[in-house]
Amino acid sequence: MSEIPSKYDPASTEDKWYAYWMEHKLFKSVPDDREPYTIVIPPPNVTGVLHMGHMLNNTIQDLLVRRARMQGKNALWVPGTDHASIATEAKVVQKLRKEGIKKSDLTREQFLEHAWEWTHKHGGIILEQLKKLGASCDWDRTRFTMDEKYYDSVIDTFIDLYKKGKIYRGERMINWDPAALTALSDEEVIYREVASKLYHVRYKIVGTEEYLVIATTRPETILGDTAVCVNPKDERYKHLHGKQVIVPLVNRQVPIIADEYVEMDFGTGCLKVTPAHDMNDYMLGEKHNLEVINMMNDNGTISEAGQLYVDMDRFEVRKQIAEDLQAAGLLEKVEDYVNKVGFSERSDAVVEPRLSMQWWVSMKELSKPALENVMNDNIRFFPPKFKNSYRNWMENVKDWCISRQLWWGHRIPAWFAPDGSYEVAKTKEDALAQFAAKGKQLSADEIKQDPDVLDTWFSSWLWPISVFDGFYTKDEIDYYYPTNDLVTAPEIMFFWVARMIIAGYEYRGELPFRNVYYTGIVRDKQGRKMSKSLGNSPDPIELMKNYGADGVRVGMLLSSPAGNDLLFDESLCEQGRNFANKIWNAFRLVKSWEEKVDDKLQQPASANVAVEWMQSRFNTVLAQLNDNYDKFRINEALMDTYKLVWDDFCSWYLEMVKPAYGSNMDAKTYQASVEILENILKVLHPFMPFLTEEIWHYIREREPGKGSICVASWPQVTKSNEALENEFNNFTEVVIGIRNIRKNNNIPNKEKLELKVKKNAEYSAAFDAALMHLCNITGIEFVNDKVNNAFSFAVKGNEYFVPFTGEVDIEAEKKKINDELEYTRGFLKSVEAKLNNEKFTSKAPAAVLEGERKKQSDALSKIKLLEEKLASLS
RNA sequence: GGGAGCUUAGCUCAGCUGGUUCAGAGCAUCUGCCUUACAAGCAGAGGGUCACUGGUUCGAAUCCAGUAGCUCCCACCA
Repeated sequence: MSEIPSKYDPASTEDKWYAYWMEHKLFKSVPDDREPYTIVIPPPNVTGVLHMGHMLNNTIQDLLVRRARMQGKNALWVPGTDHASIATEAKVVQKLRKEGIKKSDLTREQFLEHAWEWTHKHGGIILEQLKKLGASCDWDRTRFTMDEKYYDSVIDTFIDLYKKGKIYRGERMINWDPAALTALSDEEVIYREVASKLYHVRYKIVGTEEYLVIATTRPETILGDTAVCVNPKDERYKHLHGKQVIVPLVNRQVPIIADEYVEMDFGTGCLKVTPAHDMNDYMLGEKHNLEVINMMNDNGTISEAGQLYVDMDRFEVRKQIAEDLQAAGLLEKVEDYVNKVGFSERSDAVVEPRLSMQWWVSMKELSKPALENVMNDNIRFFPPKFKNSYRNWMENVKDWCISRQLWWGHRIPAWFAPDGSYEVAKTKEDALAQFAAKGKQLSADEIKQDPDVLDTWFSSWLWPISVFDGFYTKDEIDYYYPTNDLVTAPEIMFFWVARMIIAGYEYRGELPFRNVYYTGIVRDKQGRKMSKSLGNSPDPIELMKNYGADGVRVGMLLSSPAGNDLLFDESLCEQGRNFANKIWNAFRLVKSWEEKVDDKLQQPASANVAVEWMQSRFNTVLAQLNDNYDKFRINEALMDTYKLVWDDFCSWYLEMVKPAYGSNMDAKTYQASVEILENILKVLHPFMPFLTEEIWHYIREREPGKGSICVASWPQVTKSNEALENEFNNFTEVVIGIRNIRKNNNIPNKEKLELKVKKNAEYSAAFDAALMHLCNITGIEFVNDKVNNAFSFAVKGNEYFVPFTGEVDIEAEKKKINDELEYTRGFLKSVEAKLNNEKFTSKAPAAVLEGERKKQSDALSKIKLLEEKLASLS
């Protein structure tokens, strides 16, 4: 005993056991005849570092997969990382810039070399960090979205969709990131409210001295104006239809057009139309056949076409143009104004709507099965409320812009001939052959591959399929696919979840996973999102150092119901750590009995009933636990386990079977205690893998590898003894009654007490021995009459008396009884009111009526008891 | 503007098909305890008009309507 420290030390156990698990390949999975259970990790950015979101997400995955493994399934958790094209490229560009190298100074090949170097240097750190957390992934299967095989599968998919006519090239308005110099998908744009200004600018009407005043937040786009638009119903401007105005500063004549799109009551009711730089203006331009002037370069500076301010940055121009308009007397006023501006999710640059030629996936048809199978619960969402926004999105799904003007990623397999025609093909040779088949004899030098790469999500949407490509056996995917559960954040429901489902149906003809568990966002105590800039995100590695991985795991799960945000607070980890310590000490106690076992000792009655009760209780909780798991109510499953251990096992069971100081332990109770502890460790294991493995080996000799708790079998639910559990509940009430008497009257625990019981109702003696053991009672005597000069209380109609010892405050006792009496009388009154209500008695179901009658009779007899008790005191 | 959701103890949240788990849990708080596994602990206690207003019902935290406040998603007004 003395050699086991009283505090659990995670530092000395965690690395040891992780190494042990690896050494014995406990997380490795190959197809066999067991039922598979598969999770694919949401691949973190290859150069990312672990943050609290990952912690939560991966803890949940680990616990699901560990439980499945213990349930005897062939459990596989596939790890891997994502190349995260734009994010990684941005980091590499940044790093090069620090070294004085500009991306434009490098060839594509040179840049990619840097990018790979970066990837190899920083990549995989996050996976090592996941091991600290205890993640039970099959690391032999670690995949990267730019692995050769994976790369191939992405390109094949592109070609296939192209051949099916689902991918096309088209010039459209897209969101342009002027910092990263690439197109973005709609989902990569984050709209934020910004304090800006509304400039009221005068446009001179041709042939008059009148001005039309137009309000705009972006005066720099005046350079690209090709019309002014008013609402056709707007009386103020009806006379101007068909006239022309002069665009300020550039002095271009443009028409005044009328379109219902314009809101009459916003600003001045006049809208300037810049088709090249605004989504809606573009639509107006198409509708009204307007000229398109592309007045901005890809980096956000003004282009030659803008005529003025060429090569100046757009935001500088905004200031400058305001001054120049002012000087020219064309600026009527400037108002403060709050509007929403789109920012690039990756570079945080203000996104510029821009007309450009991109590759698109046509989504309407593809997404049909994906919508249907979520709505009919073939794929279940937890919590289900997310089905709504999913449907909303899927029903209004737009075509997906998949090309990015970047180098890091899967390069688009399209080859261009000098005349601008192109072929989609995997290799240059194939492309040349395809051109030749169309009568174009071209040399290898003449055709050029599209320089663009694919959107990262165009590779991640294949994740549940492509991770199985080329591992071990060819047809592995038939075994592991569809996977079981996906654990991810609701933020990427459209980016990723929806598209995986689409790809699943398109390429496997079936769902990619059966359940999607959406975790919440980890926020700080004040509810703010954790972010680097706020500095409110704790370092997970540091946390695990301080509280142990198990402590942090428990801390995270304690308050994170599915889909609800988690307000993270370090004190949660403290609670987790304390829990670990509690388990540790329970183990120490049981362990200490090992050397006290005496074969000749009879099992005491108190221990006998305790064992029986604990076994039943364990079963009851296990059934609950399983149910909560099945419903993905993870935090409730944890709370079930927490209370099972802390309250049932530690506070009641161990106290009941604990031998008196200096006494020995009977073998039967000891054996039972070890078995119960082992079962408890098993249900704890998914939450606290390290601690449980440590104790598991401490408590009993185990076969190396196979003896690990990782592969121990999950306990089976057997029948509970409901009657005994009910009797136990009465017993605890009696115990608390006696403890209260001790506490209120300062009777030390060491002082032995007598207990007298007057049976008025059904009485079970099952726990009598345990009662004596727990409350330090010399004996229980059954009496027929009230006991005078005694403390008393009643449980389920039976009266318990503890004769006075020493001085007693009779008045205080009387007051207590009076209070209770008063309350009970009030309660009786309300019950009787109900029963005297003819409407109630005639309409309420029989069972409810009966319940009320029982309440009535119970209350009556309780009042009688209390009255007698009061009398006995005076 | 469209959609979804939330409001229950100081905090974070359970509370399924209205009624014996109906007002709960954990944490925090308070009061005793260094009691021979654990002070990272033990024992006990207090704490809520279930956002508000109406309705349905014998009966409402639970169903309905309205009001207020909050959150998220989508679209987006220059």
